[in-house]
Amino acid sequence: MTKKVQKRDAEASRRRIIENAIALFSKKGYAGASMDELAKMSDLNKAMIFYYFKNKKGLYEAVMHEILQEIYEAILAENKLHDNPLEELEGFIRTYASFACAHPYLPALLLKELSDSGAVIPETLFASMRKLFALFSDILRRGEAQGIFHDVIPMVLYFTVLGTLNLMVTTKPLRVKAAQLDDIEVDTCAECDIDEIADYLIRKIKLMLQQEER
Amino acid sequence: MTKKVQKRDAEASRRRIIENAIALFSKKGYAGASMDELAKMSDLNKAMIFYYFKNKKGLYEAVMHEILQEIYEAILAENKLHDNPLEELEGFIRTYASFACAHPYLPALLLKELSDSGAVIPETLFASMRKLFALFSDILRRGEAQGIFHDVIPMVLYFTVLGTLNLMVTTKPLRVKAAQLDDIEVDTCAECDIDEIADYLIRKIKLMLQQEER
Amino acid sequence: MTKKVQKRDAEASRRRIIENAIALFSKKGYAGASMDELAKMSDLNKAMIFYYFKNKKGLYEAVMHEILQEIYEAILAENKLHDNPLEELEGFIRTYASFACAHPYLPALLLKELSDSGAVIPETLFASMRKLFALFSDILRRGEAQGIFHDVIPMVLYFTVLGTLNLMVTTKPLRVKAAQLDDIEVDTCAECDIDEIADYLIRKIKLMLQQEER
Amino acid sequence: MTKKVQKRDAEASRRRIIENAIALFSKKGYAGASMDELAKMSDLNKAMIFYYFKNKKGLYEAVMHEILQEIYEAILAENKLHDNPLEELEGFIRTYASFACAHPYLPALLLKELSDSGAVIPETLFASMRKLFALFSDILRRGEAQGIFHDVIPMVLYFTVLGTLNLMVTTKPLRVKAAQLDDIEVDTCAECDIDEIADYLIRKIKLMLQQEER
DNA sequence: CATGAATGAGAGTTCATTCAT
DNA sequence: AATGAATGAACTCTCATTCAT
Repeated sequence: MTKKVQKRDAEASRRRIIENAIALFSKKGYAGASMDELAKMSDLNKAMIFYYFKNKKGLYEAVMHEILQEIYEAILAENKLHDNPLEELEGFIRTYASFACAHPYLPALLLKELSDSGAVIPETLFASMRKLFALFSDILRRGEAQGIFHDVIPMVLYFTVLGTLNLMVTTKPLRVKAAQLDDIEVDTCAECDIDEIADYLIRKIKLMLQQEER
Repeated sequence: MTKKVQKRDAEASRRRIIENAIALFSKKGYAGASMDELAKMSDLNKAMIFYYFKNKKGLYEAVMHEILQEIYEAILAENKLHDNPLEELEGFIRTYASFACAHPYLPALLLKELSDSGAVIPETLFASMRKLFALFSDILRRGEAQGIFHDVIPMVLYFTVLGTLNLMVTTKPLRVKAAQLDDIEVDTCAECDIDEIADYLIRKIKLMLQQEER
Repeated sequence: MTKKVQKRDAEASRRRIIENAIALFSKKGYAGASMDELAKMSDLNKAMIFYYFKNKKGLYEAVMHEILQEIYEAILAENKLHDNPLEELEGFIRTYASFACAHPYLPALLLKELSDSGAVIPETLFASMRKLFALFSDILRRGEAQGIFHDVIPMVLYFTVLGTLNLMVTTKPLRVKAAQLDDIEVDTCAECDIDEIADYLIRKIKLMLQQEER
Repeated sequence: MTKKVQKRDAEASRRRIIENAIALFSKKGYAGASMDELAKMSDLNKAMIFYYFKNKKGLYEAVMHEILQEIYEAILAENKLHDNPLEELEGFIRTYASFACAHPYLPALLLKELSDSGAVIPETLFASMRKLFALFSDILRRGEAQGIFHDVIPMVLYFTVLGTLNLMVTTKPLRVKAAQLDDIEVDTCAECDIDEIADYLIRKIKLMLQQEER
C-alpha cells in the first residue's frame, strides 16, 4: 500500500545537516560546535545527526571531505582549460581565491585544521589535501622543467599561496574594524576585494619564480 | 636557612598556570581546553585559576598578550640592530621564523585566533597584533620611499610572511608523517628546518619586492 | 498489554520535578536549593531539570506560578459561592487558611519571596499576586460601598490577613518546640489548629471593619 | 617598646563586619550571602571573618542576636514610659514600626528567618524572639485582666502586628513599582508612610480588642 | 526516517574554610 | 590583627550520545 504520506527525504536531511555543519564548524571550531545547535539549525532532531554520521567526529570528517572535494574539483576543472604551467598557476590561485571568497568557511576550517596538524582528523585531511598539493606541485615542477620557473620548493610556495589568501579572507572583519577605529596610519587593506588581492599575489609570485636569483 | 623553597609563591603559581595554558590552548584551542586539565597540569587547585585570572577568557587574554608581547619584543630588539629596510625585513622574517620554531605554540595560537577573526578576544588580539604589523608596514614603506621596494601592499605581504612561516611550523608533524607513508612522488619538505625555509622565503620576498613589474 | 506503565512519561517527570522543587524551595529558599539534590529526589538525571525548565530561575518561576495559581483558583471557586461581602471575606480567609495548612509550602515560599520584594522573580510574583489582591480589595470596596465596612485600606488589611496566617503556619514547629521547653509562662498557641485561628481572625477582622471608629 | 605603629582596631573591624553582614544577609538571605562579598564590603581580608566569627553560621547568629537585641531594647525603653496597657500597646506598635522603617533589614531578616522556622539558628532566634513576645503578651494579658481588652490570643495578635508591619516594609519597592505600571484600579498604598500605617493599625487593633464580640 | 526523553560525564565557576606568613 | 595563597566540595549548566517509541 506504500503510504508515502510524507516525503521523508533522507538525502535532503543529510545535506541540511552537512551544510549547517560546515557553517557551524567554521564559525566555532570543532570543540566549540554543539550538536544541539546544529540540530536546531537543521530543523531536525538531534538523534538524526548520530543516525546519519555515527558521531561528532564522523560528521566533521564528512564536512572536511566535502569542502576539500569541492575546492579540488573546482581547481581541477579550471586547470584543464590551460596547457602551460604559468597559466595553470594563475588559474590555481585565482580559482582558489574566488572560491574561498564565495565560501569563506573554507579558509576558516582549513586554517583551524592546519593549525593543529589535523588533530581531529589526520588521515582524512591528509588524503584530501594531498591531491590538491600534488596538483600544485606538479604545475611548478613542469614549469621548472620547462625553464620558466626557477628555484622551486613547492611545499613552501603552496603555503605561501594558501596562507596569504586564507588569512586575507578570514581576517576581513578584523581588518574592516581596524580601518574604522584607526587613524589612517596603517592601511589594513579593508577595501580590497579578493580578486585584486589574487591579481597582486599572482604578479608577485611570478616575480618570485620567473627570476633567477641575482 | 638560605634556600627557602617557597610553597606559596604567587608569582610562581601564576607563571605555572600561564605556561601550561599556553601549551594547552595551542594544542586544543580555546573551546577545547579544559580548566580542569590545566589545573592538574599546573599541580594546583582548579579554583586558583580563577583566583588569578577571573575566568577562562581572562586567562586566554593573558596568554595571548604574553606571547604577542614576547614575539614583538624579540623582533623589535632585532630591528634595532639594522638601519636599512632590506636588512630590517630580513631580520623580521628570520627572527619571526626562529622564534616560531622555538615556541611552536605561537603559530598554533595565532592561526587559530586569526582563523575566526579573533572571535574570543577581538580587542586584545587587535591591539597587540597591530604593533607588529605597524612595524612591518613601516619597514616596507620606508623601503618603497627609498626606491628599493616596489609595488608594496604591506597587509598582503604581512600575511604572506606569517602565513607561510606559521603553516610550515604547524604542519611539520603532518608533513613528516606524509613523508613516511608516501612514495616519493611529492616532496613535503619534511626535512627542511625552519632556518632554511626562512632563507628561502627571504630570497623570494626580495625578488618580489626589488623588481619592478615587467 | 493494558497498563502500559510508562517509563518515559514527560508529563510525569515534569510534575515530579515541580513537586519536589516546591518542597525544596520552600524548605531551603532559592539560593539554598540545589539542583543536584532536586534531581536525586525526583529520581531523574540532573540534566532533565534543565531540559524541562531551561534554568534554575525558570524552574522557580514555574513553581511560583503553580502555587499562586492553585491558591487563586481555590479562593475564586469559594468566592463564587457567596454573594455578600461579609461572607466573601470570611470565605477568603477561611480558604486561604485551610489551603495554607494543607500546603504549608505556600506560606514559606510566599514569605520568602515577599521578604525581598520578589528579588528573584519580580514580574511573575507580581502579576500572580495582583490577581489575588485585586479580588480581596474588591470585596472590601464593595462592603464599604454597602456601608457594612468602614475605614478600609485594602493593602494593609491584605497583609494583616496574609501575615497572620502565613506566620502562624510557618512558625508552627518553632511554637511547638517552645511549648515543650517552656515553663507555661507564655502561651505560644502550640495546640491551636489553623481553623480555630482562622475563626478567631475572622471574628477580629469583623470587629475591625464593622465598627466606625469612636 | 610597644610599637603600635598602626591602630589595628579589633572592635572596629568586628563592627564593620557585623554591620555589612546585616545588610548583606537581609538583602540576599543566608544561603545567598557570600563571605567573599562581605569581606570586600568590609574592606577586610576574608580570613578575618572566620577569625572573628568562627564560621558563617556563627556570624549569622551574631547578626540575628544583634538586631533582635536592638529592637528589644528600643521597645523596652519606650514601654517604660507608659503605665497602662492601652498606651503600652500603642507604644509597642509605633516603636516597632518606626524602628522597622529606619532599619529595613529587620523585617527582611525576620520574615526570612520565620519563614522557615529558624532553620539556620533555631535556638538563638528563639531565645531572642521570646523576650519580645513575652513583653507583648504581658501587655495584653494585663489589659485583659483590667477588662479593657477582650478575647485575647497574644500569639496570633503578635503575628498580626509583626506580619502587617513587616510585610508593609519589605513590599514597599514592589508596591511602588506596581503603582507606576498600573492603571489606578487597585491601590497598593505606595505613598503611605509607615507612621500612617502604624496609626491605622493601632486604630484597628483597638477596635479588635476593646469590643466584646456581638 | 524521525522524535523526545533520558543519561553520565564534564564543563566553568563560586563557595566556605584553612594555612602559612 | 591581618594578609594572600590554597583547597575541596559544591554549584549551575552543557555536552555528546543513546534509548524507546
